Amino acid sequence: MGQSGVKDKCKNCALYADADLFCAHLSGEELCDLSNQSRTLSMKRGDTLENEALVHWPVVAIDSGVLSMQHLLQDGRKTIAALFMRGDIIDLRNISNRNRGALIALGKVDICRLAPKVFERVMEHNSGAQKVIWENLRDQAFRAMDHSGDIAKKQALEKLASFVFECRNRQVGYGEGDWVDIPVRRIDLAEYLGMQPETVSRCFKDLEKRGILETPRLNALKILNVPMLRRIANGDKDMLASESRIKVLKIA
Amino acid sequence: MGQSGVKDKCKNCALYADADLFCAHLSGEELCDLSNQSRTLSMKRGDTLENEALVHWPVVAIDSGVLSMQHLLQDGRKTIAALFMRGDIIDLRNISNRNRGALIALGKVDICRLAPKVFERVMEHNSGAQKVIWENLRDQAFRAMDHSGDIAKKQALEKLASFVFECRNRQVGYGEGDWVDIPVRRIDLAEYLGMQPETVSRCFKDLEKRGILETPRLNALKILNVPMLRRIANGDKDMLASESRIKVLKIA
DNA sequence: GGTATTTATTGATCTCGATCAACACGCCCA
DNA sequence: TGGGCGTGTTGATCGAGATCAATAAATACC
Repeated sequence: MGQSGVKDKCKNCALYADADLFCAHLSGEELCDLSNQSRTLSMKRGDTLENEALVHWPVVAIDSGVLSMQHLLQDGRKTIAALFMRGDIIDLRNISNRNRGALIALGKVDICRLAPKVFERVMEHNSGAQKVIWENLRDQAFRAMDHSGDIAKKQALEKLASFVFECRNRQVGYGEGDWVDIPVRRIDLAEYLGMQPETVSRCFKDLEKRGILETPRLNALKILNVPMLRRIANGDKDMLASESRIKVLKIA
Repeated sequence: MGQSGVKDKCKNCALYADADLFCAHLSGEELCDLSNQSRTLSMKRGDTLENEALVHWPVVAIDSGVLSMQHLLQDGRKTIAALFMRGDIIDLRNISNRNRGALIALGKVDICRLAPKVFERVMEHNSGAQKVIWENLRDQAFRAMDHSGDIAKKQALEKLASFVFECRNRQVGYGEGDWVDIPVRRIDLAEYLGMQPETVSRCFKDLEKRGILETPRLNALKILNVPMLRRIANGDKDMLASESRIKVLKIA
């Protein structure tokens, strides 16, 4: 059951094709097992993974697209608590429904619902694969903590700057390129950062006016001044209020 | 190397004494190895785990107390991105310094710096222990995501209500008791929730005025009306502004 | 146990971003 | 190709919570 035995549905899946990801670390037999007993699913914007489905299929791997974990407050306010992308594995086994957000697609998302039994077996016996999912879960944890830190005390402009870097870090062939994919709509971005779409719009405009970036399209932007954007993201107040600073200097 | 061979430093450690925690799942041999090669450390408020130390001891287990992960912005603003308590295991192996907060004690904290080699070996071979740390890391991840959701869109009063429940859920013998330990100072609480100490103070006072809880001491409080507090935590606007609602009714 | 320093509370004012409103644009589908 | 709806942008106003200032309480330290 070697390379040639790989199921069609797995051949083009990122989790198998990318050597850093989970399925690429499975033995032929494991892959075959997992493939046979797992279910791929293609979601479109707004589709939700329902609770009943998650009880039987609590382990979800993302092949492509952006899946969000959303928290809904009683009066309708919504927040996106986390974004899951290519390679992320969400393990909801034994997670109580209470206090867990809903998993909602923010666009076309291809996922694979991994058979829990096989997943568990692989975790126990395949230390290479184990390491991959462990790293992935750690990433998720630290990313969530970073995100908490970002939205807790940063101002709108700073949050947005941080988000641009988060996107850059997560995009596939990121390198040090100046083009950054924004894989979510403005409205989702606002919910993720805990602000209003109007404010997002105003902040992008502000950053453009300062010559720090360009937003020719909604789903991508070009950073013109990386160090400056970084300083803003890091909360350097001097950068923030250039105009008021000038005012102060004039008075002095 | 059975029960009787347990090192003194381990005997009273929560990680060994509590059957749910990591060291309780180790074989005699594993525990002996780990114990020999690990280092306990007692920290006091303000103590920081330095980067040099973390390079060689990147795995930290909490025996007691509260350890915080803090992010510092360039202009001095501080945020607490996560709180680690009894039983939590922080795995910083291969985490770049960049974009990782500092680990700072919020009071007296007893930790154990686990030998990475032994930790790794245990993770590979002991599936019971593996399950425990996997669960723990998942808790950390989902807790951080919940927290993101909380601070993104909730109002001050709602955040505080959520925090009270978070404390209740995490305290050792929690049950459904009405007394909740607040294991951090007001100022740390404020930094964790992304608000000012003044606002925390005002919100507690507000909750007391409404008869929802009592705060006879700074480090503990008594919930008088659990359902009401829960509704506030869940963002029920009706609960929030009772006075203005009455005003509206009068006008109508 | 008593002093010094940090932390918590209370009040007054101000500001950033939320909210409301109106419009423009893009995108999907008939 | 053209309507129709969801999304994004821009402007005007408002309010929750930040900030500033002063005092009280609690904790640390000798």
